[in-house]
Amino acid sequence: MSKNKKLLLIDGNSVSFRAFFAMHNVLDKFVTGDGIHTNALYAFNNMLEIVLKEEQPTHVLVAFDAGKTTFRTKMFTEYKGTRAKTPQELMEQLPLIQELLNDRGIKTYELADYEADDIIGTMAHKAEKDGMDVTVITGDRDLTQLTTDKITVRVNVKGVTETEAYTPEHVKEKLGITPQQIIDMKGLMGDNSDHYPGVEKVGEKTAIKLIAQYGSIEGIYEHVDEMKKSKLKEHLINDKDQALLSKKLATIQLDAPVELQLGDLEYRGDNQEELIQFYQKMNFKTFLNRMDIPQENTAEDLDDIKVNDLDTAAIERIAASTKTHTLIVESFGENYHTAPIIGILISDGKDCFGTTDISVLENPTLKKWLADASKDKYLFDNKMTVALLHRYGCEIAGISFDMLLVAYLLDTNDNKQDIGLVAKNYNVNLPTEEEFYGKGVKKAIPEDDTILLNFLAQKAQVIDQLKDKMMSELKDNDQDSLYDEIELPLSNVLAEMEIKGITVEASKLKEMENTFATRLAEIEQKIYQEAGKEFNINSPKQLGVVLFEDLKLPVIKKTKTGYSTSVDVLEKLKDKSPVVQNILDYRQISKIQSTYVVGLQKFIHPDNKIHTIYLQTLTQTGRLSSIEPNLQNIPIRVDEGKQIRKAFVPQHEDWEIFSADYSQVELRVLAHISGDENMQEAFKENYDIHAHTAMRIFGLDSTDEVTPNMRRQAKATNFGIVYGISDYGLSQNIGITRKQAAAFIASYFEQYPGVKQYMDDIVKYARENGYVETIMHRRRYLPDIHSSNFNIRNFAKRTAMNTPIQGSAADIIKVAMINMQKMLVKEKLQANLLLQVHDEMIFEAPKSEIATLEKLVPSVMDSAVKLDVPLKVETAHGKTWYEAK
DNA sequence: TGTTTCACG
DNA sequence: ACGTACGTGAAACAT
Repeated sequence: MSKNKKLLLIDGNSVSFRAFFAMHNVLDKFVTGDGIHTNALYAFNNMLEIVLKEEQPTHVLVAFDAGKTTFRTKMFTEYKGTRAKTPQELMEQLPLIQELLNDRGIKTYELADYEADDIIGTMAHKAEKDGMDVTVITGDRDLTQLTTDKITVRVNVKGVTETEAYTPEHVKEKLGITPQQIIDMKGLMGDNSDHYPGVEKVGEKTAIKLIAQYGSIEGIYEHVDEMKKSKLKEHLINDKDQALLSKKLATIQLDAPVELQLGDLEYRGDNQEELIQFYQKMNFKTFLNRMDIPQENTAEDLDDIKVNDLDTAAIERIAASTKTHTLIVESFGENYHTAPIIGILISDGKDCFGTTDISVLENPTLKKWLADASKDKYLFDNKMTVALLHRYGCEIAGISFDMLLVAYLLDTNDNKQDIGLVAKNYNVNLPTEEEFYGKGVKKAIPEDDTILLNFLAQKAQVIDQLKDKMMSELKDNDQDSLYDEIELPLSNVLAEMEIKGITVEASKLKEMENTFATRLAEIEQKIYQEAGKEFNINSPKQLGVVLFEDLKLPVIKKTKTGYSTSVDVLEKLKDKSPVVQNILDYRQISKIQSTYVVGLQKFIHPDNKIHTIYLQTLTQTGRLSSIEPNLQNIPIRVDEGKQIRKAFVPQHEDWEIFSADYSQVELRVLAHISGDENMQEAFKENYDIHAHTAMRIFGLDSTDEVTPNMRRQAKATNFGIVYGISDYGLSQNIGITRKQAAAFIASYFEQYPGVKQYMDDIVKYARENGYVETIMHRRRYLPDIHSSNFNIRNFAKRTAMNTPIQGSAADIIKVAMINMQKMLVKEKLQANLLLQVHDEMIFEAPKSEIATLEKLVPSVMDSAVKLDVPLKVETAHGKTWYEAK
């Protein structure tokens, strides 16, 4: 037999039992349409996926008990006599588990008069003789008696997804005896749950001691007469028959009459089609999503699509039609602010018209049709399409379906940037961008235009095909207004912001580059001197050697690859060596230099502007993100970095930068959704929230007694609460002991009981529904909330607490941005909205408009939504972004 | 390509 | 007892 064959044996009953109780707390949430529970099925399948991945078996068998009576009950009628009846909710799942295994291509087996253990023992033994490796999965530790060099027994601990692996060494380590001696141990001590007796007053400890001394039960009785007179000796003699019987009962058969050949157990993987149907029937969305759904060959259908030329006649026909059309504007390149359009395709759901001749965009009829809001259109990624067409002098309106946005709202978890990936989620085969164009050096536009146009036609077809289904899902989720009134209009606002761009003075950055270069060189020399050698300061590895080996500074924290040299570590080493402060300085300047001073210059376009791209469909919370470059993390906290903002200027002389930000928006959202009266009062009365919190948690009578340090700590606690607090996290953040942190939190929850209630409720909600929601019904699914892994589960809990807060704040500013754009038009202001940084908006405007903005902007922002607490907006303005703060 | 570090809210 | 703050993007180094 070849070496790499591996048999996986699963104890079906005991694992199902474990699975059932592991997810007992969500029993009522895992129910099919017909009212059958599925929690054990779900957990069982989870376990299966993990084990199959880890073990990579070539053969698999799941063994089940056949019935109540076995050869053991014949030997001893009370065997398993007192065991509680299997709950009905689990009983009904056992056939489903069998069905699941069948669909997963896994053999199941049961044998009259024998238990699953015996089937497993027999097959394990057989496989071992054939030279195979064997892994057994069970919830029952008694099976560890099967352990040998070739047979590993993994016993479930905490639920079913984690196991403890028993090898002969591990058994020895844990019990001090060999696997074969486990039956002797069980014989002596008996078994409560299987209800057989053993020797009176002998438990695990005594049993192990006796076996270590005499080798086996038989060995003990050979020498029992030599023992000193004792109660133990009396019991041993009295219960001899019971001990021998119990040993027999505990012994797993290695030669049960199993009619299976190893060849029958060969594992060939899932029966995909059946499995998909089964998952659908069970409502197992997570598992469906996890599947590599087979390539249902739509390509075949799509080959038949005839792409007609998008010529003048076609354009006339499209323009005259009242039908909805699907529009594909295809570009080639990384960044759509520079990438060329390489193809255009318009489909009316039946006929396709496409071209690679981009001059078609000069056709006035087409231009008019594109810009006509009354001509209904579907597409994938409105923002990109608007930006692309803008560069070619076209406007576009009338979009009712943006597949990218809808896919994101339906499920933020998967990567939705690519239409091919979205299609795959709906079991439609469409190549991804990478699959179609290739990647790396091979990335290229197909030479044959018909291939490209066919691809565009496929995209259009997919959009048509999935539109109704996706829109109805949106409605089911109560997310239609989130889409209609927020995300879709916002995509136009964002497009406009990106296209406008923000003016950046390259000369200013150049100047800074020189200054910082000189400073870096100076610090660098100092560091080399203090370190006694030259090395790459930017290399955490080399720096670690210098600090912790050459200079022998104490190691505070390690990463998985070596010493940690992050700021919090260096801060603690500051007074141990003068080199540390220099390294901190170097790091800071070097970051500013590489990422911002040098980095930003690369993105300045010939129009002296930077055009970022906002990703509207990336974050899990509903926030935007900004790339190429990221304009949402321009330094502000330390002055050297803040200087960067002096390069960001308005596009015209006599204009200014104007900024407006929400003050403590997340805490206000928390006050609103938690309904906590004390916190709401603080905002309604416009108190300094952090000082007010300090007063409360430190038990003071007035905020006058709050010291700056108390306020600082209270502020950190407020942040911690928003993040889904833990005492450890808070203690790390403000440098107090964990105990103190725990006391802070306890006191906080006492003062803000509504907040405590919210935290408990939202976690419960996530467990019961599998997702959490923002005030605008933005959803985030949290499958990890059911994880058996402590860390993963806790992470999901914190996410459940934080997402509605961060996400609702994101909803609010999105509404404000849309209203803002409307207001600017309505008031006929020249001011431009340029940037969004999560809780602030940055504008450029003629000086003459500043006074107007100071009135109108806050009013638009604080009226975006109506909360139980007021929203507060602060504004600033100046010649550059630096001064507008 | 993954890891570490650090910039922002 | 378990190890921890939430959400991002980019640069540099190491592999």
